[in-house]
Amino acid sequence: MQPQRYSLQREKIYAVVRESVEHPTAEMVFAWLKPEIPRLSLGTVYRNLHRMAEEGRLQELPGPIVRFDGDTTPHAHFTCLTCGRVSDAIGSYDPGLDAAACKKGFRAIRHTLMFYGTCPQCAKVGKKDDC
Amino acid sequence: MQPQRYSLQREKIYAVVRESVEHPTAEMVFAWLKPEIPRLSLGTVYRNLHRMAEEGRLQELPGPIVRFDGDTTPHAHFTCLTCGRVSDAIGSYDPGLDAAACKKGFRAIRHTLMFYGTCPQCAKVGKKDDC
DNA sequence: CATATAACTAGAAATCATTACTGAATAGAT
DNA sequence: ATCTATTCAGTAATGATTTCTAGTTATATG
Repeated sequence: MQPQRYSLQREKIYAVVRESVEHPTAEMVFAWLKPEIPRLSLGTVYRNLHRMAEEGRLQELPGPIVRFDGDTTPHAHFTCLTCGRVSDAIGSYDPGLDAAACKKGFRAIRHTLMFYGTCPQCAKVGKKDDC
Repeated sequence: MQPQRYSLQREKIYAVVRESVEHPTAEMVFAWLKPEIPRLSLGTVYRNLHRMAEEGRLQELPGPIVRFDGDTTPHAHFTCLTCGRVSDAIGSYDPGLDAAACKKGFRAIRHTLMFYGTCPQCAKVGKKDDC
């Protein structure tokens, strides 16, 4: 890993992801910080998010659009098929699963568990597709 | 769902995914079928794969590049971090998890479980990054 | 403090997977 | 055989992400 220098952008990006509960995308982080740092560039957001994920400072959630989680402890996630929001899933994550998946020469070191369904907000509004 | 007409392309695409164990991407399916159907178009592959996934005839594996699985029974998958191959993961899939994740208003209807690590082929070659 | 230098940035262009569009081809009904 | 809606090939458009380049800036050192 490269030597590291302080960067205001990086720390602001980290803070935003860390404090958010929304598992934001790079675009979301950019939109939130742009007013505060008007010269901020989207490329900078992508670069730093990805870098902090590599360093283990953030968690990267795979998907068609990558999302980031400031909580790096392994846990399950929930994607609402109606509104697209990503939340933490309660319980349901078994850290022992990696060991269980090590069979026939496979060596699992981590896993992602993503549930799909309806979030509380969307369940309330019933058939409506807004939230 | 729309009325359905027979299409040679669709059936060939289905057969290729069904018979393959590689959880192919759209590009892979296209490359395999192109010699056999020279006029085949990549858009056709995407359209039919996605359509069959909606119909429940194929399973779509989320990720930065979408992969397809001819086995529609719920099961876990394994991504090799070295070679990128996607395989079926043995055991480790608990269908009861969806019910367990239904808490605080969340309604889970399905989930994906993806392990990451080293596949048997890559484990053998040790440090080499080819397979 | 001054300055050197490697790390960092903004902005824009390039890339890659995927989707949308358009006119031609074709399955299947009459 | 003819008609018509579905499907197709080919191409252009899109959207997320990466890369590139020249300019900034943190920080080590004199």
